[in-house]
Amino acid sequence: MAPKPSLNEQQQQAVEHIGSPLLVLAGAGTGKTRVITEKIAWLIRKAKVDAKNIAAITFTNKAAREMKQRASDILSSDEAKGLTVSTFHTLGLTIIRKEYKHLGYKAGFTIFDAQDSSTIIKELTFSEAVADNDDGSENDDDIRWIISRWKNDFVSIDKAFEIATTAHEVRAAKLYRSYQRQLKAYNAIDFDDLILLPLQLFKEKPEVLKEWQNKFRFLLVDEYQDTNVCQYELVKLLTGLRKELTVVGDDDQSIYAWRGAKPENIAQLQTDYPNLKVVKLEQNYRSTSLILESANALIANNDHLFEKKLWSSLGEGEKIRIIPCKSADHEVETVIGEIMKYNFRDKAKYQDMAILYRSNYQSRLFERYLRSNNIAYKLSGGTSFFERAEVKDILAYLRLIVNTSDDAAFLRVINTPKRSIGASTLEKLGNYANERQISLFAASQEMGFAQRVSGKAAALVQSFIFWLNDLIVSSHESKPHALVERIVTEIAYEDWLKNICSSDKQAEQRMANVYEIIDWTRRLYEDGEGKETIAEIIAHMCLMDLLERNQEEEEDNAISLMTMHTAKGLEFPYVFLIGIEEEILPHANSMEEDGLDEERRLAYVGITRAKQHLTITYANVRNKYGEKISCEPSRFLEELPEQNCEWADRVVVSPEQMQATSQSYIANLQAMLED
DNA sequence: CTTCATACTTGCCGG
DNA sequence: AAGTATGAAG
Repeated sequence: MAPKPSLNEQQQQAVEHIGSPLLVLAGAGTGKTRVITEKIAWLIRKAKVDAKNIAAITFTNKAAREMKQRASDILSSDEAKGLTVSTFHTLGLTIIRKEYKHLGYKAGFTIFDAQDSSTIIKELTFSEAVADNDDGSENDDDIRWIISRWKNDFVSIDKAFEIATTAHEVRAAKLYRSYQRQLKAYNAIDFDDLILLPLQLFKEKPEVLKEWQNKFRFLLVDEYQDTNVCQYELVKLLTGLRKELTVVGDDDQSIYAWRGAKPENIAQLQTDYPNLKVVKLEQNYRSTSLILESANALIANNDHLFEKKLWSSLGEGEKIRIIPCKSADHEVETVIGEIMKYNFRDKAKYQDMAILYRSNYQSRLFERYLRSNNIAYKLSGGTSFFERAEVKDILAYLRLIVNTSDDAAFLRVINTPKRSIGASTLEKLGNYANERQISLFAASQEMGFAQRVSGKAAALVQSFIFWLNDLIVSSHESKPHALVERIVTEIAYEDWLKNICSSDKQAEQRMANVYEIIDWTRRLYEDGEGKETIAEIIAHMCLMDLLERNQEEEEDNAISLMTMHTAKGLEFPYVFLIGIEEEILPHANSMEEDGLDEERRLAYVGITRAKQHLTITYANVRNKYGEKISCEPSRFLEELPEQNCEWADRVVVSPEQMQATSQSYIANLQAMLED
């Protein structure tokens, strides 16, 4: 890494402020991560704070990893010893793992992902539908969202009933209550609980809070505009009276309102801490002026909590190129043509380029064309490693072994691979477990249940349970990865995969993922770090799942494909924003009130990713569900200063491009035939 | 009672 | 395109 220039005055101020809460308003590209890491170093070296009393909190594992890395670049390992750099959710898990007894949980609790939560809610709405004789299956996911929002907003169940106005919301409140009960019964917590439970605990048990306040005497929070109500409350409680709190944020980059983020938390600080010190970082070290000015002009259309003017000394730079395209295919060809042109003419590296879009599905066409043109790319998002069926299957076995109350895991596992235990047997099992208020696992070993089903079904369930119990026993003695291997072998998982996969290649790939888990388990076990038990390994993996959707193997010199959401915090010399059309950005469902502002901020985030070259494209015609629909360029394009943009009205196709296009066309046909 | 095959429907915001 | 409803066969 090149030697860093010294900090500017504002950055220095932020680093050295101590004694009262500090808000750093850090615009895009103003070096906020650097301020945090330098501040950590300053606290340790100059203010003589013990590293173990400092906690830096981020939102993603990636940000945490980067920050840890950068801190250890500055500090010796001795100085950094005991420093906490973690995500909100990992911190929550750390707290829960230590204090779960106060919360009424048992050891080996499971972390549910969205799918598991959905499963519970489906079960609940199903029994409800039976009782009310109405079919409520269609908005299960909607209900899950409402509940999640309440939890993020620190709305208790009682409060939810109070504020519920529509019948739908009242129903959601009822399900909220049963959902929470169910989680407890399964000895499980969901993603939102990772924040909510520590918060509840701290509110109820001041003596526990005090211990944690004593541990974390200096708090630093990154991406503060993304905090939700619970996260803010948690920060406030941990900060306590000592008030050594530094938060860094930018309300213009608040793009997570949909998952409960409250950018107002920034303004709230001033109310909550009258002696709040505010430092603005306005010098942008990333983009050239025309790009930055355009971003400023765009975001000026939003209301602001704090005014700030970003400026850059990197020179005027290139204009933003805006290229209208005839169709989606034309758009892909145009962008790839531009990419090859930059690569050929300017010797630009693919790793310096990014294609950014609003929604994940927009990557599909690009992937296909890039592949057929032999351009390496890395895709962030989509189905992550942990969302793959084979990974979830294996993890479900482990979850069940660690926590037999985990009905979601039980249901996933019981017929994967098929054990000839079908829907009606499971229905009876579910009913029995429900009546007795016990887990499916417990129910399946009871005589009462066996009597209700046919002898054959009972025997099948018995043998499964017998096998599981044996696993549970051996889980205490064998090494975690040996246990996983044993499971994979004994369920003949490879055969099962071959069976359900259409091609051998696919089965192989999926089996490779299974080996990856085994390997991972071994590594976690051998690395120790308190993750040696299966329960801890599972918890670790669940968190990876929840926070690490974008982990991709690092490929050399590959072009990046990701959503604008994912791109936040990153920068690239060459950026392509694609599909910048009405209904896409701004998204069709975000046209009302604040929705539009957030879409504008998203566009702002996209634009400010670019260092020197920004290209924006849109198509006039697109296929949707097989039908052709016409598209309008995004309204945000009109908000960019005209003199900063260069519109390509006619697309000039170069001979190379023509050739590339026809090549890609042929390759494309081949790719389609393969699929 | 379970499983497999086939046809049909709903669907693409974002972590 | 992926989940799911349906029906026939084991």
